[in-house]
Amino acid sequence: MPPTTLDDVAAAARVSRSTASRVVRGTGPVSDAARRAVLAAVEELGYVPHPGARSLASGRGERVVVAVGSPSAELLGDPYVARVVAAASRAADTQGVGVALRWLGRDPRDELARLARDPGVGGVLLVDYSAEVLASVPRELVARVAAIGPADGRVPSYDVDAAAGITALVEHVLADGRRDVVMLTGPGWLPGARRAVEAYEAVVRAAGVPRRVVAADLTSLAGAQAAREARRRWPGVDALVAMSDTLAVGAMCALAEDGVRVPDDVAVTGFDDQPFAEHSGPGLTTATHPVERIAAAATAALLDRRRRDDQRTFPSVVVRRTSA
Amino acid sequence: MPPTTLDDVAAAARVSRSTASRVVRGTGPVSDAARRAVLAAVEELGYVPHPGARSLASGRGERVVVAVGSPSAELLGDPYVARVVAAASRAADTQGVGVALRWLGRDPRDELARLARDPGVGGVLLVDYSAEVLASVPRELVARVAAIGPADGRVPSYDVDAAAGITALVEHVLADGRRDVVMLTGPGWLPGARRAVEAYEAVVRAAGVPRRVVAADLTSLAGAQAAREARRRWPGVDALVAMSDTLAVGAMCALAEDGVRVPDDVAVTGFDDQPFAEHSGPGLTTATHPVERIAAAATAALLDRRRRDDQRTFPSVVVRRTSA
DNA sequence: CACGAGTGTGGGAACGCTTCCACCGAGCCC
DNA sequence: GGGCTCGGTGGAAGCGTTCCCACACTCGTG
Repeated sequence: MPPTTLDDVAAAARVSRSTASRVVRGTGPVSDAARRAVLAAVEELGYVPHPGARSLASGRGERVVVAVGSPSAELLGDPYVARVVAAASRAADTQGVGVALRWLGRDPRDELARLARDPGVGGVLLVDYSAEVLASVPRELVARVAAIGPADGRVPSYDVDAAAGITALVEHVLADGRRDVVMLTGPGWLPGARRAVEAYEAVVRAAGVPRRVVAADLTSLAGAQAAREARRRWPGVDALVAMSDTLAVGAMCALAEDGVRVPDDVAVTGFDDQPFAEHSGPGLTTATHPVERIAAAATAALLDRRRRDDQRTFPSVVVRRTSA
Repeated sequence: MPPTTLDDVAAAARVSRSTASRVVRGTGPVSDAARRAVLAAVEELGYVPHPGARSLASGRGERVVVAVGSPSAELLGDPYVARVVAAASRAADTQGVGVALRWLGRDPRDELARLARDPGVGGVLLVDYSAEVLASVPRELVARVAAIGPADGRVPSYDVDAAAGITALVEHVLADGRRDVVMLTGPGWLPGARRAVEAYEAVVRAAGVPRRVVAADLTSLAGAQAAREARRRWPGVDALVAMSDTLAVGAMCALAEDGVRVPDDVAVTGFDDQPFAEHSGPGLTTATHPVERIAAAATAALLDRRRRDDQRTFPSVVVRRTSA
């Protein structure tokens, strides 16, 4: 059985192809009755627009670009980014659309402008970006962009409720009797890093324990170094709250090297609930980050401009293992 | 200036569109003169076929699927896979083609059959597969598949010369005076793992030192466990040759935890020359793995069926740092 | 020297969609 | 009430390919 075309839909809804097209794209004036009829037909026939035909007729493309906005290309290989790519790819697949993975490079403004001009780009998923990157999204591109992470209101944002996760984690170690809690955060350019710190600060302030923060790149190596720095600066530290599992695993490795027991001497928590968190030396206590759901929602919104919410937050829950 | 179309090419080459199409696709009978003229015109005008039009007319799609064939989905987040995706994406980009990332799942035969049927896939890049996966590529799909790694002759293979790299690495540690060299290899299902062991075996046999092999999954955690197992079984071990940087980094972490000095007590080498190898505690001595070039070549061959070599091997050279 | 069997070539109809244009009625103003 | 505009609609022309078919040729063959 050949796949359903727009003509099939139009026929089923008893309207012209033009009207059906207008409804599907969500543009132009259409009466309510017609819209309902077409939508019903789409649903019933399981119509999916042919991306090739679409791009041919419109001159525009459909590809979803996962754009990594970090200053270095290293994060291209990050498991977090890989999860985003995999989820975006799966979501795009249902529409017959492909994905591209791109690093915005040293000059994000330039690359974004190029993306805006490229007619082959149907949507851009922004990952690991700085506030500057966010601000330099060209106006023409805003309608085709979704940020995976916190945004500024101009660009639609799909994000985990990291504040809730971090808060719960910090409260968890405090409840455990820890009093010298160091936050291992990400690099300064990452909005998510600042936000994690804020959540942390609110909790420690309320609890009346000191505020201690170390920033590090989002690699396990940097996590190891950060853990050492933390212990050097505050020898009494009894808990490490990291903003990512990668950081936390690196920290645990360094602690082990230095003969510090986890969680007996120092509790460690991560964030993201990556697959490897479960299998790390002492199972890593962390908070979930439904990357797949987030990326899938963002991709779906990008591909179907009819319904795009400008902001969505996804819950994060604590996963308790043995490291804290 | 509007992009060049096949008609432009045909006009420039003074042939019909049909003939130009035949040349570009590399099918059907065409005279040498016509072929040369068309190819010249393509070159001069910088013609790139419109993927949308192509997929519309042919009913087939163009997407390149990066298919991960590992028994667990974990390797989807592997930096190695990420590099493949990034390179494939870049290569596909030049043709206006998108990429999809897919795990073949618990039942690869099934998923491969689905890919073969899916008219939307233009090519499949196989990564991290077992011999069984390779064998279960349906005949119809073989023409659209390229394996990144060793293959069986049925499926075209684009691979690093791992034997040369491993050999050079083992010889390097032997030249350094090490006599108790343990190979940390990958899981048994991975053809590359067997091949690495064979290269290792040839060298140790020739050198008259004992053969010692530990297999592990390709994660840093598994690397750590493997290193511990190696030291338990052979307390005199003075060198660890790992088949991947990830494994090696994990091993170094475990050694440090256990108070073993690298490279003084035990030399460690990796394979892949991942970005993080340079920055690991003691800089990791490793061998290059030009993943980007390999993936790019494979993708290009997939997208342009005119010139597809059935087998290509890329050189690997030792990068000497401090760990060995 | 007519005959099929190749080879090389061009014409033209799809492919499924977007988009421009023309149309029709209903409401509004002067 | 004749002109508007304006929401709503359908018709039809492409978009750049592929692919099928028909048409020339040029051979070897009977």
